[in-house]
Amino acid sequence: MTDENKQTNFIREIIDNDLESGKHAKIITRFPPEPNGYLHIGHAKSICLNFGIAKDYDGICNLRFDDTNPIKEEDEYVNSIIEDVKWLGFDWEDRLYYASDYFDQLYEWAIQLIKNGNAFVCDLTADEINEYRGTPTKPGNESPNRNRTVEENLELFDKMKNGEFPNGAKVLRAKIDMASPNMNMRDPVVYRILHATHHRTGSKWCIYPMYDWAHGLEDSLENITHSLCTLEFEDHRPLYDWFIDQLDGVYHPRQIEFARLNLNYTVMSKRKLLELVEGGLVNGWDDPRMPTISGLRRRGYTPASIREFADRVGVAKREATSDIALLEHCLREDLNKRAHRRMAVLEPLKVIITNYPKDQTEEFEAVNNPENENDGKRMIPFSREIYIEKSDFMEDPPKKFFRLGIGREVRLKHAYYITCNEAIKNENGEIVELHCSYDPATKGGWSDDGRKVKGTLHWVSVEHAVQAEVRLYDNLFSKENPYEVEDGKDWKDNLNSESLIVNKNCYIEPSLANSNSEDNFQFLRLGYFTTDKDSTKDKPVFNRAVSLRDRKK
RNA sequence: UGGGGGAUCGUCUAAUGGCAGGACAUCAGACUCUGACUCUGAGUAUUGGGGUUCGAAUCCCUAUUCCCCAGCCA
Repeated sequence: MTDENKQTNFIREIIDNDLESGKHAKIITRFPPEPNGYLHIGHAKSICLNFGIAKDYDGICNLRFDDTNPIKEEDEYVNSIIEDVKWLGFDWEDRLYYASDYFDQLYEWAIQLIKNGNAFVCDLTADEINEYRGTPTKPGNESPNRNRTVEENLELFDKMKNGEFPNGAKVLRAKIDMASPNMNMRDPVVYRILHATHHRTGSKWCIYPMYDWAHGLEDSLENITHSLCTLEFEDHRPLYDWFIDQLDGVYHPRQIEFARLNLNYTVMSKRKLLELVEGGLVNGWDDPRMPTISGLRRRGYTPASIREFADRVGVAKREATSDIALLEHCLREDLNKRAHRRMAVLEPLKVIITNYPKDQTEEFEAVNNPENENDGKRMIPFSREIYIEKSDFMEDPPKKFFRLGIGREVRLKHAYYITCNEAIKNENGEIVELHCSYDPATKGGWSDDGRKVKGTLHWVSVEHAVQAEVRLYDNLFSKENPYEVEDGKDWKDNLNSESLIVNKNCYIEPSLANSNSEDNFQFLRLGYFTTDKDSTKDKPVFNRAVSLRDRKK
């Protein structure tokens, strides 16, 4: 059943067994985000896991919003999540569900729980419940209301539902065991009073179910076979199971926990990311430095690269921090196959080809993608004055420098061989212009006489180039582990001050002027770039998603 | 000093009592109209200590160490 070249993991093994034993005939999973923030790469791991398993096992995966807390949840987040999951390439067909769709059923079951003597209405305040709960090493005390009659509980719960009590006045609690070593089992809250407007049910309800009560039952209603969640819910599993077991004839899914994704040089919690956004430390949720799906997307990451990354990091129970270099590798791997090559100069240095006729223009043919002939060719204009990269010239270069120097010959990609004769400097001694000569016999960038040239440079024609803004990105944090701080310092002090470099004086080849937002390109020798949403015809803007591997010494 | 889970190359991840393997990263080389890609090669790991066994990453004992749990958040 499992694809052979796909990495297996302990969850897939469980599924294999369940299929083999006949426990399940069809696998059903779900991705259950709370719409209280934007999705990040950590969620992508979960999305790829759940949807990936459904796909590989010929099952289905639902998208379900776990919207049980109206205070934190908003439609804006619902929309962004839908968009992100879709963009990642997954399809839930008509199975878009909301926990709030089940509020009536959940309420009915709560009544059943009360009738069975397994729940009671508690008058304790939040603080009192806290005190009564005890500590991990000391058992808690039972609520004075724990032994109310079923009738009284039913009546009180009905009044809670009818809005007869203010927020916090009462809660419905499960009656389990105040001495349990598992804190989650110490009479957990099932319903709380919240006079709040819910993004979908409006003011219909003023009591809302808690996660532990709701989640397993949501899974049950959807016939989820394997409910996958992260490690911190391991302690909740006994409660997940307990709730379902109290109800008659309710299907019992299996919760399985796996380790969440961590990435070095970034932070991954919604709260921390929100702090960065609200503190203006980044430019919104889709800032290309953010590990959010929308940030990665704007940065120039492709859905395929993120899916591949999710596959490669694997799934296990051990807590781990993956190397962001693997993510970058997956992007390069994807884009190397697909991205069209273009030429752009980030830090221009003017070159005058002194023996090239003034007012002459030629066009050279260039392949769009050497990895795929079908991607065709384009024409690139060439003239007497061109820009090359400042860093491609050294006045006094070391031997291993394969680029331009006085008296050295290099190839201009697709064009000619040129030799540098002179470097012109300004009064500060800075090189402002190069005078070179070209060899007409090397037209197209090739010589028949077998002479070899050490380096090949990218370039653009001064006359034809389009000025553009290019944004270069680096890790958001300068420390592998941003939380590693000296005394008195904060994780935000580890923000990388050079994570964004804006270069407005770049020149791009003319064919690039008409690109669309999120088009991916390889700028020759520089990296993979994408057109930013800020880009206009007059002022093109590109983001560098990732540089090319650079093995020069 | 409660409960629940972990610990394998630098990083992630395999192994299900039988040769510790793969990927990324790193280094070295080949190739190259991108110092890219591709190819070849190299080094690097079972947390410690005991035990069972012909044989242990795997089973047992013990120690160490890390993570999670005291929201009317999810």
